[in-house]
Amino acid sequence: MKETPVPAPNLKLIPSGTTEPFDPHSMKVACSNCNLRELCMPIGLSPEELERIDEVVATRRKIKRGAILFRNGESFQSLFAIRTGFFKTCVTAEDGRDQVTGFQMAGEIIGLDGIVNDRHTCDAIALEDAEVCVMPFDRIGELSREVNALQHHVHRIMSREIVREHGVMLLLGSMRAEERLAAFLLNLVQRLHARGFSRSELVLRMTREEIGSYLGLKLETVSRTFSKFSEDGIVEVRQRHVRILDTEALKSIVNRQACN
Amino acid sequence: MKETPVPAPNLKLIPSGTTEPFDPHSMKVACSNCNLRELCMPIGLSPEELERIDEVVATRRKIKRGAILFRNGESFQSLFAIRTGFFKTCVTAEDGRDQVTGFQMAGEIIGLDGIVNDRHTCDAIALEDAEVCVMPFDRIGELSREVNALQHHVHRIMSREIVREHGVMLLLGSMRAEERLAAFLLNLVQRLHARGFSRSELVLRMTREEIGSYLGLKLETVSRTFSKFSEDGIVEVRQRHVRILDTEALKSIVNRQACN
DNA sequence: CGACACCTTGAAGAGGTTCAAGAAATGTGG
DNA sequence: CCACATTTCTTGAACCTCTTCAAGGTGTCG
Repeated sequence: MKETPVPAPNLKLIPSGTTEPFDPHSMKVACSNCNLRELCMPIGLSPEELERIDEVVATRRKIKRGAILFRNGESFQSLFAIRTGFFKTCVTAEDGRDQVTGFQMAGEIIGLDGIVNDRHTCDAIALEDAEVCVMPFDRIGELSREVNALQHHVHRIMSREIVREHGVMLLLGSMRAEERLAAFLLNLVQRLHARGFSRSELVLRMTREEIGSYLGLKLETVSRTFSKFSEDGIVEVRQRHVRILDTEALKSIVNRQACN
Repeated sequence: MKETPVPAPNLKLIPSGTTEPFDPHSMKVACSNCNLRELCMPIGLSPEELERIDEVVATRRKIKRGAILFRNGESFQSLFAIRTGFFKTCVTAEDGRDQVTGFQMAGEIIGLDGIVNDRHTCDAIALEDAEVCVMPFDRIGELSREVNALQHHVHRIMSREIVREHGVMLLLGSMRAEERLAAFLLNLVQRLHARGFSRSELVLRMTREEIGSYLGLKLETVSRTFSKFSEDGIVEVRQRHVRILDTEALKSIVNRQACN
């Protein structure tokens, strides 16, 4: 039941580098030789541009499981590219209500919420030991004035996040519990697959409660829905280990004709 | 029961210009003399920068009530700054499910969803006769390489949209019907007030069904909740005319201690 | 190994949906 | 400008999904 990385067709490199031994002092912080570059950075850069891009990443930072990368109210300085590990972001209302707004994995960028008011408006918490590349935002600004591809890339990343959130709004606004969980699993496994992992097996890094928060459900409902899927032979669930047995069934649950 | 524009404290100019007579041919398309500039454009620009900014807006475009500004799948060329009128944006799932992702009014920018894949991923529909400024995105790119304030402004606009959507996710994920509608009304009236309208009276430009779609509720629930608020003396509702009688009550409904 | 966090399952209950019917407003064409 | 068709809104009643509360089981970490 191990989550076995397999090469993904669309990525030459897989995150096997995460297991390489390293010493933080000798570590060359550079995008140009990072195997996640194709996820974080624009593609098709010229050698000179690539060299400039290396300037964006100031440092790397390690975050222990459960630790906070940034929190609501903190001043915004940098975006973070996830190198290894897994995060959740969540917003908190005045009354203490909490909402997980996303789960992020290697190659994804977090911190975009902080740009508008120079303060973060959500918390980012590591769900497993993680490492991020710290990219000072003013440096990104300077450089993207000179490297067009970077400018466009930044725009694309922000736009992608907006579109992703549209999808979550659709999910929260119009789907039932089973549809939500099915969509969630398909999305997770698809992103993992793009990183070289199995397209049918995954290990959830978050609790039922966190899944529930993200999906607008209570943890009991999440648990029950997992059990339902399991009874129906669609997935095999052992705690956080999930094996998808029938991807098509999940897809048809998501696309089930809704009464809008 | 007319919606009477009154000067807002934080804006020197109000959208009274929208009633000025004009001829599309003689119309000077320029941000520098637009009274909505403080909403769309960065503040504190130098005169030269201001002049450059005028280059962003290529043309204006009028959209009749019910007409489509752009639709899902269409190729993306430009962002649009709303000059007058009111829009909704909505995404559609494969199965035909529909979700209103936002309502936009004067001074707000739409089309950001199109950047990531050079295609729009949602529909933008005018809910009343409208006029927009067409801002070709590549021109924005060029110019923002030269005018730092514009670059930062574009980043801020996108970040603001991300943060707004976080708020919607919180609403959809954790609020009950009454809380959602209360939050919706407060948000609308606050934005209208920032544009010089009353802080207690508003005219809804959308149907109950569209409100429901946005809030993840059925139109009947929206209607019933309006009735409830009305019975409780919190608002006065006559069709699409809403008068808020007790803003504090609405606020306390939104911030009611939630069981998470 | 024991404490704690996390997960599962049942039963009862609440909130929102669905279906249905009618009323009010809006738009259209003669 | 009025009559009619259409859209939009309101309200009631039954139903269903998800939540709440509760209890016990499982896994994990120091």
